[in-house]
Amino acid sequence: MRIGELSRRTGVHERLLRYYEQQGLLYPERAPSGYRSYQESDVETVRRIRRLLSAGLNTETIATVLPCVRVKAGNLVPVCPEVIDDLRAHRERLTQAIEELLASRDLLDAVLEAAPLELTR
Amino acid sequence: MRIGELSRRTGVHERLLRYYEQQGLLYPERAPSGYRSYQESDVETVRRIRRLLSAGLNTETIATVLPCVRVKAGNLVPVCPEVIDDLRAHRERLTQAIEELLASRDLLDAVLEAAPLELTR
DNA sequence: CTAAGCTCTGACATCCATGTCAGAGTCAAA
DNA sequence: TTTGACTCTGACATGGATGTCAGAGCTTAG
Repeated sequence: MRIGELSRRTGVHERLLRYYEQQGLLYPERAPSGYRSYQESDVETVRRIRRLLSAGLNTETIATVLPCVRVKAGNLVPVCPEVIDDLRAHRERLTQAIEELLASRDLLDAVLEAAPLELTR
Repeated sequence: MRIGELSRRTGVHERLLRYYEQQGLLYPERAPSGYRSYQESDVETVRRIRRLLSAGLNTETIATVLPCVRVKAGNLVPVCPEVIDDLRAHRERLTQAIEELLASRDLLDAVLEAAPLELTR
């Protein structure tokens, strides 16, 4: 498919699809005209990219990480240990943030529970 | 304490402490001289801010989320209906942030699971 | 009191992810 | 074949987090 359709199907600005390619996250084929030609699977890849970005990873890290995901797709891709370590570190940070927010929410719940009943609705 | 000490104790650039204040994440008192005067508790607050930032939250989101954390400080929360509503709204924001981070972590887990076994340690 | 070291504000700079636009070429339906 | 929609590249702009610097005003040890 061409870039317009991929953009429509993912909700991601064409400009960004080109940018992701430039950053090594996507590598569509090219028609003789020069038009980019994307695989069906790129739809899912783009969504993954977006999720990883919103998780706080940068494009460079994502570039090293996407091939791992592709392992699942059946291709063999060697991944160096330090990347794995990076990912684990990032996972750790996410976990900390999650726990922090969970604790905050529990506290909030306690306060809300302590609120006079007549205010609860 | 003044900004230099807070910076030293948290490892966060003074420039950023001023920026966080500007974004409504910190609001130190001011000495007559105009110098910022931070609470002891701000050390922990700054660390929290950094953790949340590295988890991919932006300062605006953090600003909506930090007040919940501040309940923890043991302050009495005046319980009028609008406060209750505020708290519920805060809880909602917390829940959203938590869910986003959980989704991010799940994705990361999927990537890590796909990593070659020999690299798992 | 003075010098050294802090702090203040405000401006400018940088990096990354995005947005937007212009000018030129391509595709496809009428 | 023409026209409108699509795509290409490249450049410039923006927004958020961060770094850096200048000039001026505090603070405090000596």
